[in-house]
Amino acid sequence: MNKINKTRYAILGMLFGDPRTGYDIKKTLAETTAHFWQETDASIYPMLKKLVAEGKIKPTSAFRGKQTRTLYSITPSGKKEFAQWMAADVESGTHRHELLLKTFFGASTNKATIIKHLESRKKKLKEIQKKFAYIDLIVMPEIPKDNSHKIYQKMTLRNGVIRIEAELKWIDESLTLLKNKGIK
Amino acid sequence: MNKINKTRYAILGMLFGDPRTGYDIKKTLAETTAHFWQETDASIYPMLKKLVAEGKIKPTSAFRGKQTRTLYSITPSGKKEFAQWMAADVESGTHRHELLLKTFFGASTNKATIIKHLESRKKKLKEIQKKFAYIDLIVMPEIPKDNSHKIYQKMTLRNGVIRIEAELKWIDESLTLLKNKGIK
DNA sequence: ACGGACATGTAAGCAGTTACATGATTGC
DNA sequence: GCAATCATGTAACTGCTTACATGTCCGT
Repeated sequence: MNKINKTRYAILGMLFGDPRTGYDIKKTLAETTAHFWQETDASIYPMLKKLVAEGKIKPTSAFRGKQTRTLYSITPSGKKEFAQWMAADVESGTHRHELLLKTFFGASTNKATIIKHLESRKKKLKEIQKKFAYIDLIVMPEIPKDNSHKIYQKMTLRNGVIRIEAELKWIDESLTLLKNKGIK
Repeated sequence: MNKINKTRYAILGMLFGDPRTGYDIKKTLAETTAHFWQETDASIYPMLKKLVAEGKIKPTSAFRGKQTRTLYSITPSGKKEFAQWMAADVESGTHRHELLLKTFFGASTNKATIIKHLESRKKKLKEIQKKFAYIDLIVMPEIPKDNSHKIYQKMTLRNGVIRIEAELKWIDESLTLLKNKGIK
């Protein structure tokens, strides 16, 4: 089984609705999928070129303000490939969680180090949680039944909220355990 | 900031206590850290060579059954590097969650597809949950205060248990929402 | 005898990152 | 005038994976 570049699907998915510039894609991804999917400049621009060469997307020059920008739109061939990927089984992929690896090796250091890492992560999570809570409760408080993209977007946001809750729960449980005097 | 290979730390961590063969490392990692850290043969064996060349670990021939195996043990230099990594701040790293990306683009397909992916994931999670529950409740039921490695190992296991709970919660919430007749 | 675990590697290649580059426009 | 944002890329490198290879030991 060949491992294939998934950046292409992130791009095709972003272009499925409306044409956008590379910059638009990058920015929208950063604003909406950052907690579960990231792309860098260096992955987006070359992939755009590649997708054009493959006939999956089509560049069009258009005015944006005073300058001419390259807007990309998806072709029927691109739509087809995207649809196939959407229907295909989700590949599992590897994931590496450095905090957990350090925790796992906790006995090889002093427990203060692990506590430090856990508390640092807790602080960071609390910040993200605040941001998410704001979007969840203020920006997208109710489920807009008429806008299906918003439904799905909110769904992925809820995933972030729930995952953070869970990680905080684990951190608190772990901190309680570690701060127990009996444990060295 | 240079991105560095973390496989080295997984190996150094595994060797911190006792000497092991490459195979031991691979197997132990697969049995204990699989849910948050994976290594393949092709990452372990070359890294062992590299670490030997760097003087971080030392190979020793030893008998294991009838055959001579190469046991690796960590050197003071290796211990030092490992300790530095343990103390250093956890790097965030990227993570990509394909199921969430497909969910995010759900409006570009029919909702049956997303439901299929969610239910497939649910089934898989239920299986892992069963395995984890068994280890959590039967194999490692109580926290052994005298064995600090076990404490940390159980901690990472608990992380798996909690994360799965959370993901199942999200899936159920999402399925309920999608199966609501009002949504297309 | 045979299957499963033990045991150890190499080669090829794509993916994806960091660092490096550059320049215009808009709002304060 | 300056900073932030918009906008678009390349080069070099590393990481990591898949596929390929090979052989032994042990229990049944």
